[in-house]
Amino acid sequence: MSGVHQPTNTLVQRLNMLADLPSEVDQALENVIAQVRTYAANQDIVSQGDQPTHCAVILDGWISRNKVLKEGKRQITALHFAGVTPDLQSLFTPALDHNISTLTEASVGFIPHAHLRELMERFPVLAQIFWRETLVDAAIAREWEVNLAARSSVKRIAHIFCEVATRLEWFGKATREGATMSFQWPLTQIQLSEATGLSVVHTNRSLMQLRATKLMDITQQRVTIFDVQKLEALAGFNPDYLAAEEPRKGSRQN
Amino acid sequence: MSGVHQPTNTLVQRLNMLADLPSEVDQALENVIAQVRTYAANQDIVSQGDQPTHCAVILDGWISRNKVLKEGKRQITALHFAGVTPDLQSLFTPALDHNISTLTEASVGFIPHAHLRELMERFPVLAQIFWRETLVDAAIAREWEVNLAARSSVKRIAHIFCEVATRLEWFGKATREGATMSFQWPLTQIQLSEATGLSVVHTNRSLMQLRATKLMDITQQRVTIFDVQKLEALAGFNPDYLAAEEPRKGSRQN
DNA sequence: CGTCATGTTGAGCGTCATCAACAGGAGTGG
DNA sequence: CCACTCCTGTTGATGACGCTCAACATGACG
Repeated sequence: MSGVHQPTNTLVQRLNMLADLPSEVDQALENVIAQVRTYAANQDIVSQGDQPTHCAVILDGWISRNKVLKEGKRQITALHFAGVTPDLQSLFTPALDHNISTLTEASVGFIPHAHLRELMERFPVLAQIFWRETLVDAAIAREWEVNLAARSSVKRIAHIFCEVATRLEWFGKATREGATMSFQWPLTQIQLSEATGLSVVHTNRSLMQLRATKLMDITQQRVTIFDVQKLEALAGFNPDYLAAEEPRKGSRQN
Repeated sequence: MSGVHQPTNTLVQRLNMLADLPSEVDQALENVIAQVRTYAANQDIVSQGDQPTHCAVILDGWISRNKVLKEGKRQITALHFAGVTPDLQSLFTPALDHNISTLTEASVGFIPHAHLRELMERFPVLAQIFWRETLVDAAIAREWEVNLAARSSVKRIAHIFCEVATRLEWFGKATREGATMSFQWPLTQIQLSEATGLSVVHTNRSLMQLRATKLMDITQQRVTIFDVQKLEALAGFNPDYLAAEEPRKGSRQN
């Protein structure tokens, strides 16, 4: 395979984490990304109502899926990281029902629908993996429903940290040492409040309560969880719902 | 085609609402349902942790997708009606992360995974439609996230009625006359509270507030919306997110 | 006639939202 | 370099919304 910094690589790596792609598929994917664009934080990549002709692939940065209510309130419904294709549904539906936006500076690739369709027809296994991608999304969305509806503010926030820690570790972007985990956390409290459905002020206070438990802390855009097990217990976190995203043993990672 | 009361028919009808299936696919589906089972209300069809060997097809009744927290609280994350295959993900993931349960008495068919896989291999268009089914689910889940996180109790409840009214009308199970819509509503307030993430008592009070607006009423297990537009405005309901489920023009319906 | 499930109502309290103010750091222009 | 602005995080005060506990009403069913 060619250099690590080629955009396609991020995609191929991610797909190979989910399933073992035949090398001919890897090769066929070499040039799918027709265009790469970079964004500042808080920019829309695709917006509610758009009728995209390309699918986006996240190459770098944190991305949110979100909806904006009439009153202007924004609700983040999912977080996405590098390697993910968040708008596969645009292949099937006429207009998008939500926004996909950057949370941080980000780099995004674009695959023409026609090209993707053709590839999936040629390699049904590819269609299956992309299907599975959407199932991962759906499983996470369901857990978020529970999180938003049924957990107190502190647990709700803790749960997001547990989920992100788990997923980032799979991407090779969180470190674990004994009971401690640690990872970059570029979100502002405003963004976090949009994800938790809490007011900014209350998010701030809950976050401080969470810090007071000594189970975790945020400093300098970095989350440190001091006792993963205890935090997971506090949050009521059960990683089963992420199973479809868990990398296969022996899959290539960073 | 054979009699309306054959189980497969419910499935085929539903799939044909989403896309135009070649008749050979219709025929291939004739005998996919290996088994039909009936359930009382509030029974689990498949449970958290199960490793199903069949996919369920709802033939009749109201079904919920739900998760139960450690503390025993149940959160309903989706409602499903006849024709739908709610656990396609079991084709890909080892163990289920949530329950699929009956809300009312229900009749459910089961398709062996192996058979379904073989059919999808033979007819890629079938795989595509099922993929699209999961995308519909995901779109609805996202809107529920917003509903649960960002709307007040009255709006939250109103929004569910608006969604159900729209979807049931597509299934031919809601009637519309001028500004008025009406449909069967078999859920108890307890079940509704599990879907809205509110306490039973507060669900009751919000429901009465909603009735006080004169925009809708529930009597005898039947919802009547007196002014659909106004209720939709109150709820902040925008049906765009349901687009992927909207029947094609000229699709066969009841 | 009693039991059980569901719906309704009251009272009191806790969680979370809102409004407001201020502190600190980053960036900008004078 | 300082003054200014903007963004983010923090804290206080107050009130609204929703929860909990409790009681009672109603209808279905035995």
